[in-house]
Amino acid sequence: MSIRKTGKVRVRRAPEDARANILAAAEKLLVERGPLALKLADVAAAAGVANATVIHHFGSIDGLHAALMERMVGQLIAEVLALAEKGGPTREDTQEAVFEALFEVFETRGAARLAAWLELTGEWRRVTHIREAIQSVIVRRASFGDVNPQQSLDLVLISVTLAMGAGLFGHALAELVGKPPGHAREVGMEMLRVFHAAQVAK
Amino acid sequence: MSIRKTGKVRVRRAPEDARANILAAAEKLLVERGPLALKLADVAAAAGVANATVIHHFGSIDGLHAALMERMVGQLIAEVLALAEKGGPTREDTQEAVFEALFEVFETRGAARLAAWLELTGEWRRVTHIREAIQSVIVRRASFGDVNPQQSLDLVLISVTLAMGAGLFGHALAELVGKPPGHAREVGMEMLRVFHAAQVAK
DNA sequence: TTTCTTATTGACATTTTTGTCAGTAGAGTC
DNA sequence: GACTCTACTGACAAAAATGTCAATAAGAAA
Repeated sequence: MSIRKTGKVRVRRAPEDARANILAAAEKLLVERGPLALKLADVAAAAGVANATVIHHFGSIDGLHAALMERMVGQLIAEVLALAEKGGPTREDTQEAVFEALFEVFETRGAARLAAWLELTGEWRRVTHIREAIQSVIVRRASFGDVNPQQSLDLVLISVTLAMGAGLFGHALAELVGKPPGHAREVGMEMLRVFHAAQVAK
Repeated sequence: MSIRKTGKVRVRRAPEDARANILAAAEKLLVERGPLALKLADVAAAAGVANATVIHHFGSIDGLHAALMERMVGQLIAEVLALAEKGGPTREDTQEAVFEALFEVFETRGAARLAAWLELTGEWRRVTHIREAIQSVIVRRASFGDVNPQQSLDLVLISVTLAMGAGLFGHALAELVGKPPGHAREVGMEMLRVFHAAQVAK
């Protein structure tokens, strides 16, 4: 009777699958425990592989960070676009869907935490193609037809700012003033509606 | 002719001064280079003391973090209150001053970065007395007389959320859409005014 | 001046985190 | 089955960061 460690033998994945597996684990860690939990050993353990495997696929811990950002930003953009598409038939519905999508992505998913991490570490400025992607999506796609271009840009700018703020601090602040977790989001969307209407009226 | 290293001999400060000196250096690092730059050696170097000195005064790097939070939160609260006091004679002026104060503190000073760091690391939840301090200030002081208590609370909540979002991401986002750095702040304050007015009207 | 307290420090020890490497083992191809 | 390619791994090395300690010295008190 041969003695053999319980559990898996050794999983061998296609390179892309291996990378995806590790990145998924890393993303989960980032969202749940914050950027400081992104240690090589932690990520490897979460992904169920050895430390060396992570290095093998990403070269270094920084390489992993970069790949993770790219992945998350890509998902973020895709998600905003997808949710925004789902807007109803009228213009109001569509715009409502855009607001909804922003909060959904930044608050429910970990996008706000990712963005905060990028901002705090300054890695943000280095990844120019990420900026370009965001730029093209935000500026070109999310425009509002019923206000002038200038107002539209302002509206986009402030929507994203607010959604990010709410995504990052909304829950904590709501709890602080004794409100349910989603309250900041509700008030935020209401304020955006009011502001939008005011701009249309002008 | 005795050989002697150039520069200072050995500075001996009163304990509070020593702590204040180190904390000031740490705060500068945090604001300028982000939380990841808060290494023991970096802080010590920035403060012009030995690593061991930092440990001596704060016990550990975590102790330093905690003390730094306390300091910055204290400053933050004091600053908001001071700026809010400076409001002009009319009620509109005062409320304007509150908005202004929020953006000033969160955007110009590093408060938003501190808050983001706290949120990301989760240290936030541990420091209950900080939460209480914020709570008492935010909830009790910053109330708006011309709307009902419920609306007032919402207004406070959303103001802080927006100010934090703008403080953390405002510059980057503004640059992304080709606007001057202070643009997010301006639009944000405008939106708050509009929203406030809408609530008053209701 | 002498004494005493303790802030300060360099040198060192410990811990944590990252990275290297030679060898192992899946999975396809011959 | 033998061969090849390379994803994968454990063990180890290197680097980075934190923390310890005995000795030093600034400044107040005696």
